[in-house]
Amino acid sequence: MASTPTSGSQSRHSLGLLAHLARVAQREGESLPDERGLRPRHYVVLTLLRDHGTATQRGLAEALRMDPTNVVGALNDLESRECVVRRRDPEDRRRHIVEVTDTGVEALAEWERALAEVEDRVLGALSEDEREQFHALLIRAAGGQLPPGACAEADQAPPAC
Amino acid sequence: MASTPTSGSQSRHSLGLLAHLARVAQREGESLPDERGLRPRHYVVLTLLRDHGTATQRGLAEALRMDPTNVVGALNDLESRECVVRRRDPEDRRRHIVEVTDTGVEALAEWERALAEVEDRVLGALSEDEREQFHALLIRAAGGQLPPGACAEADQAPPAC
DNA sequence: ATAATCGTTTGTGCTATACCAATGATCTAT
DNA sequence: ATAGATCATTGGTATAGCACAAACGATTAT
Repeated sequence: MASTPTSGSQSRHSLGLLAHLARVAQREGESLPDERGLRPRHYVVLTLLRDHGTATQRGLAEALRMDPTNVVGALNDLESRECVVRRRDPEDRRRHIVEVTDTGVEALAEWERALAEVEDRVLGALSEDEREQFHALLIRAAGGQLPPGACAEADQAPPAC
Repeated sequence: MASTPTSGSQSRHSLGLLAHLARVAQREGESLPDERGLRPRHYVVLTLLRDHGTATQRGLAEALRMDPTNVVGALNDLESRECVVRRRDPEDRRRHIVEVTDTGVEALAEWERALAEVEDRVLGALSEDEREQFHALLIRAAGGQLPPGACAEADQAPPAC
């Protein structure tokens, strides 16, 4: 084979595993019914908004690595269901400040409740402790990915934020 | 809110973060040129084959959560580039046993080399130790997802396999 | 006044993928 | 031996998610 004898950093190729696991989760959870007609991408927006507070749409697009035009669409869907509101930014009236509503928070909570079962299946091989670690690492890793002041999943105010 | 105030398990919603991180990685790495004309999905197949040894196509489809017909296509691409070989299973001549070739291993190694830079960006917020932990957890989690006897990323012979 | 920016709409196209149907080879069971 | 199931394969269809481009109104900055 290609040698690589030692043990530590030679095969730390996590990205493939990460993608695979995400894929498993997606397929596992795509059967989740949602009476609201919202799709996963809507919930990632909601998650960011809930955990970060507010954001401009441009900020959302950057943080979520989504195309700005698609953010608009997602927000339209969310707004028509009263899950978010758009206000004009008084400091720059071109901007919209997006905020999650109570309805949105509740919708997200429901979604997460349903997702918990999927998570049990996907991360079933992990012990309770390991899941805790895993979650903490995810937060740290993802935190490094949010360019502006955004901080997803900032439930317990991670230090970095 | 949904109460559950303590600290640990109330917000252990890892799936959203997982998906987000995978998305970031994908977008970050989609610019990776590949002179072989192989796409990420080809490499996940190669990865499984290298780390598990061999597999039937049906096994691959299950393990990778891919539709069997699409597996055929990926294998055709890989075989035409001499990255894998298909042999008939002597025990059941309907089956094909797929095996990665030296060329395939090398192609995968190249790909992983290129991917390492992306990984540095995506997991940049994690320390060396944390990345190690993260990788170990991913292996365990993903290992629980491989139904047959398949065991992806079995570098240091994880106990479960 | 001019140019740049933000959000928005519309449309276009690509990629990945699931899905269905049909076929030949092979295995299993009766 | 016959019948039915299974595996890999091929071909075709359909859909979802996205990126991307072009144009517009409103607003800000120069």
